[in-house]
Amino acid sequence: MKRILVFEDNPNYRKNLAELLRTEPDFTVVGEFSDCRQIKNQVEFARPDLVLLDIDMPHVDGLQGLFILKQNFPAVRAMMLTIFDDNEKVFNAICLGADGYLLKDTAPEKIIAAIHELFDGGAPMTPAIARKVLQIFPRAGFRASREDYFLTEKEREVLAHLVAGLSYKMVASEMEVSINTVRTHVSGVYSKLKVHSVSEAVAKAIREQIV
Amino acid sequence: MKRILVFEDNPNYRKNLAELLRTEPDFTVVGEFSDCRQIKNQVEFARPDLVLLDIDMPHVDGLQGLFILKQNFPAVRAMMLTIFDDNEKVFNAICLGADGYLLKDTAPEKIIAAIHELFDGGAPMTPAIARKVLQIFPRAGFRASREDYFLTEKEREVLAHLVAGLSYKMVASEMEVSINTVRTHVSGVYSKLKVHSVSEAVAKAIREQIV
DNA sequence: CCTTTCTTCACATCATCATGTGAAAATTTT
DNA sequence: AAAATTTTCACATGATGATGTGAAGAAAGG
Repeated sequence: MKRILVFEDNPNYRKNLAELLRTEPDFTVVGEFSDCRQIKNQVEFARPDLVLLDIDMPHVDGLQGLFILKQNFPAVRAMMLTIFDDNEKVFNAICLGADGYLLKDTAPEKIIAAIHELFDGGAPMTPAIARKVLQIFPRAGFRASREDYFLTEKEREVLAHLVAGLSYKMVASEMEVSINTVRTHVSGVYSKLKVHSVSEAVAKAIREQIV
Repeated sequence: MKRILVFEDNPNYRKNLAELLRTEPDFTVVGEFSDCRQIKNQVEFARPDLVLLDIDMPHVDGLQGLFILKQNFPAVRAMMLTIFDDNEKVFNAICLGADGYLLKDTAPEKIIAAIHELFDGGAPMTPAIARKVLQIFPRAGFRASREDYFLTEKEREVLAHLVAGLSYKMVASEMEVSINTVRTHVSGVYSKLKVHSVSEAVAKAIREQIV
């Protein structure tokens, strides 16, 4: 039984949507709201598996709601259901971790199918949205296939702390080991990444998303 | 009438695929090849609207082929049709500008439907692929509205050199100033970026694209 | 012209980092 | 059980970085 929470400001559309969802035997609508002002509390209370989000809503809109949701409940799925298909909105939604993106002109049966697909591990999107998503990438510039530097767990941990801006001393206290141990791990990182300073290691780690 | 070019090394699958495509009245298969070695010439000659690309092929594989294709004929659509669904391959294909990505276990009629969808402006993807595509984004981190730290020209230059991994001494010789001057600029950068080490400055510079 | 900001450089001192050697204990793999 | 790898720690030395003070010429803006 999948619990669904709906955020949509248009009362008619919201009502129709909730009714549609209720026709499915394995869906339960555990709440309907007209904006995201209380989304944190509402999700906490209703414990949904999926949140459907309109974007254009008063006070706190769907993108802000999505942000709050994913910050506090990253495991709860979120699907945007909106009239907006401009690059900006789509891009932001994807960056904020939306799990699906449908346009409101999608046929009711397709909406139901999309939700099922989402629960099956898919990421339902209107074809036009899918195209926009793909087109956002190449703009970011191609990146060579990511190399694996075979860092050990501790080496990766040390590197992560350095990336966060900590000094050896701070890393040592953070990891509860001696500073000499930190040195050893750093040496390992250096030889594997072929760098010779913290800043080079940090730069490489960030750019190649090693951490 | 849509012209389609096929790159696929398995002779049986290639044959079946070509036959499948020929069953559609508005598709024409204008060529079939078992690797991408001559893709530039072949596309130039055949003038396809769409290229179907397997990934695992000898000599020059589908990703390399995609690269060559999009470099030379950005308007020609490309759809990957492969058994690979790992993040690496998907990510690279998307970055190189693939317009669609299907797995080979897709049913024949779905393949046909996907191609039509692609010509209609969509971006057909297997649901699992769509999910991977969405998941690649948040890792890139949301770009907050870029702050302006009002670095001076020299400060920016020094920072750029530090990001490139140079030491103070090397920066000094590179910029042909004394090491003390470099120190001064670094101090300026630190107070403006509110950091206290090279590595923090480098991390911030890369992440917020200051350089 | 005067003021402000930027750029340049010096000196000093303490903290931190880079690099090498050596080695024991814990863990994983074979 | 033996071998390989990882994790832990120590010591030492030279290099580099962090921070502060002080100051003078150049460039930009009012």
